[in-house]
Amino acid sequence: MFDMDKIRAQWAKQRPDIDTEPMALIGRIIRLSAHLSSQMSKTFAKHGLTAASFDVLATLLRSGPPHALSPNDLLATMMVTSGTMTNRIDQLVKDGLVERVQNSDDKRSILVQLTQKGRDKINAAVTDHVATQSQLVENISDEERVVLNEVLRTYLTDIDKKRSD
Amino acid sequence: MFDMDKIRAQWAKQRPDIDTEPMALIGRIIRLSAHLSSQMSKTFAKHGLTAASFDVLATLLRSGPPHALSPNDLLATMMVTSGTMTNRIDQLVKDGLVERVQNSDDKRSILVQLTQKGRDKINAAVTDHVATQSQLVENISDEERVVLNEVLRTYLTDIDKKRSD
DNA sequence: TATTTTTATCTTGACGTCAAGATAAATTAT
DNA sequence: ATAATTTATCTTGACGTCAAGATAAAAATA
Repeated sequence: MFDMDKIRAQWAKQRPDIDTEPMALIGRIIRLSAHLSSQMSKTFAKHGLTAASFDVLATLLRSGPPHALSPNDLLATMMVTSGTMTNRIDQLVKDGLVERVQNSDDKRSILVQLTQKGRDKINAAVTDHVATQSQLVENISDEERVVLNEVLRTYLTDIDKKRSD
Repeated sequence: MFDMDKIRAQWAKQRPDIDTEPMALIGRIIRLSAHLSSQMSKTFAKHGLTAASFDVLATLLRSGPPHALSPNDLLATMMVTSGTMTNRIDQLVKDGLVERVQNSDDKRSILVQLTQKGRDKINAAVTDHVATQSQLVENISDEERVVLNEVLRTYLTDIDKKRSD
């Protein structure tokens, strides 16, 4: 169980000098994020996917035909390292969902392209995924969503301005 | 770069059938969570700690004297598996920050107790950590914080009611 | 008391991630 | 043109996590 109010009460006793209000806000955001990720993973698993593999396939799908991007493009939009990207692609190739094709324009580079099997799978998974996401936010009122979205968008825009993660 | 509006525009073209409003909200929460975790990790690293080791030490500290809890207590409050907890404790023992002590009441069980070195380290780290957290939320107005906290608290309470993660 | 079930911890093997570095190709500067 | 630098991808080794299962002790049941 996650009880932020109890955690704050404990800190108040052991370290009365610290202000735990920021901790409460941040703790709840991280906890919520973990919950959402965990729930969404169940949908991915139904399709034999992980969050990692879903992300790659979905990025390729939404990039539009010919559903092919370089590893560098992919890791830039997903903010993972090149090693992580190589692993993800290896896994997807093994499963026959993408293939590495030559890029004749730049021989350093390759393109990762959805196979027909990969395209069918990600199309079906995305349909399920957005349904799951709808359920996950259905208890948040329209008003709350507007506020939440606005706060988050502003915050994230500020982050990007300051560069670096 | 993380640009949810661009992502939504791509989906609108490739999959006009799906409603990406929930995706935008959830995506931003997860992105924000990752950012906060990443920033806080920098503070932990200054003290030679990871988020994982900080969590264990902080839980022991805020539990109050004698700063000793069983692995089972620890993994319950942190929602990790027993294997993860064993690893975390092993690492902290190696660093001399906690020690495993016998529990004569129940020989199946042990207690994980802060050493003096561990207590000093986590007290210093917590001081730094709350300062970092303050900075991370300083751009959110008081009003926004109130709304945010209320939405999050309600949401998380609902989750707990429904049991399971 | 003896047996079964539950509880607490640790072990093992797999996975996803990262940082640092290797390799090869393209670009820039000399 | 040649050399130096940058760029793109992959490799390696370490870490943290989990699921499943092993072990040992305690609690419940017969």
